[in-house]
Amino acid sequence: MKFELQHTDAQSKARAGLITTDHGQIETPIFMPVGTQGAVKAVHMTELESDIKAQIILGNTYHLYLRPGLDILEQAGGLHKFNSWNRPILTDSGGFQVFSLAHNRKLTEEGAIFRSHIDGSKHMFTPERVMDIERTIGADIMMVFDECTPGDADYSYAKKSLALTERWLDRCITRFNDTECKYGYTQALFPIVQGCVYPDLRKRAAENVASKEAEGNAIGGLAVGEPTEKMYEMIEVVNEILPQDKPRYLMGVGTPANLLEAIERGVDMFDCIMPTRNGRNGQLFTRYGILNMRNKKWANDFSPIDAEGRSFVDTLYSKAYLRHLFIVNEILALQIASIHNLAFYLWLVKEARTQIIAGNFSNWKKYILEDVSRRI
RNA sequence: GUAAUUGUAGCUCAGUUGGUUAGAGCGUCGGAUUGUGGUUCCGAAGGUCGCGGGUUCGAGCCCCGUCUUUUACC
Repeated sequence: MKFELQHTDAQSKARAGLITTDHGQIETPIFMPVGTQGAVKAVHMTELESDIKAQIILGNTYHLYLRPGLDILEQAGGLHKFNSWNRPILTDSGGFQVFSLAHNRKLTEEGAIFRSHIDGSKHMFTPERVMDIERTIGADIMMVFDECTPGDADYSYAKKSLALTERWLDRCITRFNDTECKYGYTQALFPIVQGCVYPDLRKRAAENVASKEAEGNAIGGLAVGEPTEKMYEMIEVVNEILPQDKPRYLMGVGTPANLLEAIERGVDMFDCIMPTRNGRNGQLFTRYGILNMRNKKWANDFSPIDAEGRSFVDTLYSKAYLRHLFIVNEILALQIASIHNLAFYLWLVKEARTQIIAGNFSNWKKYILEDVSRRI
């Protein structure tokens, strides 16, 4: 993997860059649609590629390990071949799911013991095991196994949790360096900065992560219950320290406004379930605000879903029709909303990139920020 | 016509031997959702208990009349 920093904004920390992987290039800042179980829910790969213009998608280690399992993934020749997505893929390590989803989890120095949310079966994730699993999945970018500290953790817990994440990080790197991709292309490993909402912990974590000289770095443990302002503050602390010449990935974030604020603070990559999950629940993000498609006011509004939207669904279908589809629980509603929201997110980061290169990012951000957060 | 049966929220229905402010599901309306357990979660509005009279301290529940639903018989 290679990262080329193409342009840095004069008035802010915003950057435009280019990541090159064996499965193609990624223009940053970028938003990565989440495909937890090997599929972006309700969306075809053809739509992701041609219409949404996704450049990289996510898969999830915890979910793919449980189903279909490593045997099937290896027989398939890796996730790219299995799900027919030929562009870059990033896998989350499953750290988040072990803590948010699995039953009866127990942390030890060795790793995390947990029970499957599907059948209750007992499993153990160690840093080494997770590296092996991500090798088998075959993502272009692998994430280290960490503990995602809750946003409301007290200082002493956050400090202890960070220390464990740091010891696991070293073990991940060792195992990663001792192994190689099973399918003939290269994989990169991104470490994750934790430290909750405590600046000194975040600073220490970022310094430790930076010292590993990884191909890219991630900021985790944000948007997990802490105030939004704290999140922005932590991004600033961390990005002061993370290397300039490597991509920075803010995990699990966020709203359109969150993206703009984080881009301004020097973040290059994002993923979030919000455009897809909220889309499936009837919420549409647009350039001029957020719509709840179940609201009655759209019942007889026959104007396009989004007159300025870039995806084919935006002008093919009316608001009234989409509302109808949601009210009667048609599957097509979920597909339309997911495509629209993802296309909007991808447009937002592409436009941010264009504005950064044009030297106009801060002005543009101010101009658009209130619009995208408004409820209409 | 006779006998039985039914009537409670927009819909389908609970509602104990009569006992505070009559409930549920669905629907309607609104909100939530941040490294996804694949139609989720939370909240709100909505009823003169068919109508009229009576008994009772108190009636959705008991009595009378009337209208109504369904069925059987003549």
